[in-house]
Amino acid sequence: MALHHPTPQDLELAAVLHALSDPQRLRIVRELSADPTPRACGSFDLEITKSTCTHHFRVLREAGVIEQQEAGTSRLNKLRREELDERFPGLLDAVLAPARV
Amino acid sequence: MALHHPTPQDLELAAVLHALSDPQRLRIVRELSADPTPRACGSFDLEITKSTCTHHFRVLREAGVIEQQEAGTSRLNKLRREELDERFPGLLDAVLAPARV
DNA sequence: GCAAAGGTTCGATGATCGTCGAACAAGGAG
DNA sequence: CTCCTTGTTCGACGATCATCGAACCTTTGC
Repeated sequence: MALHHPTPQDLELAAVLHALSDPQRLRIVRELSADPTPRACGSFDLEITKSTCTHHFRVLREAGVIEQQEAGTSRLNKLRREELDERFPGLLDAVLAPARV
Repeated sequence: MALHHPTPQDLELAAVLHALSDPQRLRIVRELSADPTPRACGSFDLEITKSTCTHHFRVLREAGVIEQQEAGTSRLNKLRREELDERFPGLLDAVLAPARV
């Protein structure tokens, strides 16, 4: 089963915003941004089950926020930072910046 | 019935992103940003009914994206740009910028 | 006073969402 | 070969969402 990733031109702002509007996914994206090494889904300390995890990573991938590549039994995830920055300049930086008080 | 607006410190990123992740609301926010004059709900050419319109403006207000003030039979809406810019710098600009091809 | 205009409230409906558990598939270690 | 690890798929469930129409409220204009 080949994983579908939208091309940069097909990224939709509403879909990206929706993908980022969930606390768990926001957390995933933050962790991915802090450590640019591609990481397996299971290496995130999320308090959700495996199937829910699969769901969230799929939402992020289909919105074009992350890229997933199979590697053995694992699936490595990395942020699609260049594509996102090119298409929606400043968005990721604004979302990932710590909220100012 | 006093309209509730969250204080700047209470703005939640996930709620703001969710509010902006709907096409109709994104359109409203774009129009509000293009014309800084407070505008009545009915002055937006949205293809939705009045009650749906009320719903969308409430979501935007409760997320802290817009401010609504009563004025006669109308309700004037304006973007809370300063507060949003202060708390989530760059977010609004990134969302409102036209998507690059 | 009365009617029109602008919005709200109140269900209701169908769609989507986040979450789960159970069953399954496939690579790696022994 | 056999188990363990990693992750997916498949319903299912309750919650939330976007949308609507009908009834209602309030202010404005005549």
